Amino acid sequence: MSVAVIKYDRHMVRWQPDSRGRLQQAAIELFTERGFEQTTAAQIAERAGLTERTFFRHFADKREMLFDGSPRLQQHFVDAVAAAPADASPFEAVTAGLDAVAAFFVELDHSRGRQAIIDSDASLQERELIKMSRLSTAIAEALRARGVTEPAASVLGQAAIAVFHVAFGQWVAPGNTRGYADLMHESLAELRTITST
Amino acid sequence: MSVAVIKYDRHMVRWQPDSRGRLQQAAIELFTERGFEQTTAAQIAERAGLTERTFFRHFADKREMLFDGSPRLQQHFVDAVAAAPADASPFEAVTAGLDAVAAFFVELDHSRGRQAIIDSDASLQERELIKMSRLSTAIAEALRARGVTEPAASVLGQAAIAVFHVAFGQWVAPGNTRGYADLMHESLAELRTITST
DNA sequence: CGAGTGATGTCAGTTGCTGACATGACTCAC
DNA sequence: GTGAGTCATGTCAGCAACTGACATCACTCG
Repeated sequence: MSVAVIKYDRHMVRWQPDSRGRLQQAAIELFTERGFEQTTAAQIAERAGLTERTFFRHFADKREMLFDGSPRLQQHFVDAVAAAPADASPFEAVTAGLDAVAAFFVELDHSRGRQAIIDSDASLQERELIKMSRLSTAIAEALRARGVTEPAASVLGQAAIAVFHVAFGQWVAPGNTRGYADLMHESLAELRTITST
Repeated sequence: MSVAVIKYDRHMVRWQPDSRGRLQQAAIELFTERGFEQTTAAQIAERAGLTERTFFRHFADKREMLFDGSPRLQQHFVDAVAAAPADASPFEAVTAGLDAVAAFFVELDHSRGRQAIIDSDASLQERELIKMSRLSTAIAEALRARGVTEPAASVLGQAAIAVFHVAFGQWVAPGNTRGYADLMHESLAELRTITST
């Protein structure tokens, strides 16, 4: 009786590739199936063929899985603010940032699924808010680098994410057919109008 | 040898009064002494002469202790927005709210101590942000009640808390000598100026 | 070929938080 | 007054989110 031998495609690989991606995939599935609170880190790890301990080596905490794109988005925004023409006003620079970020919002279904999960759990909303807050801080810093002084830089940074947040919320709302850029410019115009009276 | 008798003032009381207040007091002390993360719910309860379980009956979680005043602040703000003259612009109504809230910010030392604790811990900052977010939602609702439409109401609500947050941060900053109302009006003016270019 | 290296596993422990049940002074209707 | 609640608290058991310490072992590189 011979010993059973498991054959792999061509090479025996120690670990399946992309643990991080597998964990995220498993998490999205489980969060959608049974809810964020109701799924355990161990369950996610198990579905990804890993251990709970490994889960926490890839993600600082359970919430953090859903905010992977955050640093890239922030970088994009800040770069656009910095890249605005030297003679552009602070408001125009920030508008450029808000426009640049439109590239991230095309796959509506994916964004909707993610947002539905976040909207279902208060602790995820907290996490989302702190990401927004960091973004606003980064924008303010980019503005200061353009010579904008305080408190204008901070206020404008926060106003920018307010516009972003409102527009994103509308974009993702059920039944919406308009694009992010469209909605964003509308909110921006509203801000401009309403603060001048 | 007689049995020791503990004498109370006049009446034997089953429980010391104001458990909630005692817990808050103990918490502030401990957070300041050893840091938020480093103090345990059980330690707070013990200093207050209570049990950990009782702690969690008074506060939904450890973070929540520091945000007791939040509902009152929000109510004050919203009431002021609602009470603004019918012919006041949305911007003026929100300004009234920002002014009304000045009454909460007089004891600088207390606010500074509290803010130092919050600034030392990311999860507390998350909690602070969600309180701000709820406030902005409430403001937007008050504006809608005045006939302001979306997305203007939401954007203005968030812009208002941006101004509030920046001004509060400056007020509490070390070395500051100016009053909240003063700083807040400055930020408000900056917002107005900068969004009009 | 031998010494790392790095992603993973194993295990034990702490802390935040929850549900179920017990206790006993206080209150109020009768 | 007394008996039936009520209400703030205590006790206990347990789960899930993390964390630190140490082991493993394919792979890499000199």
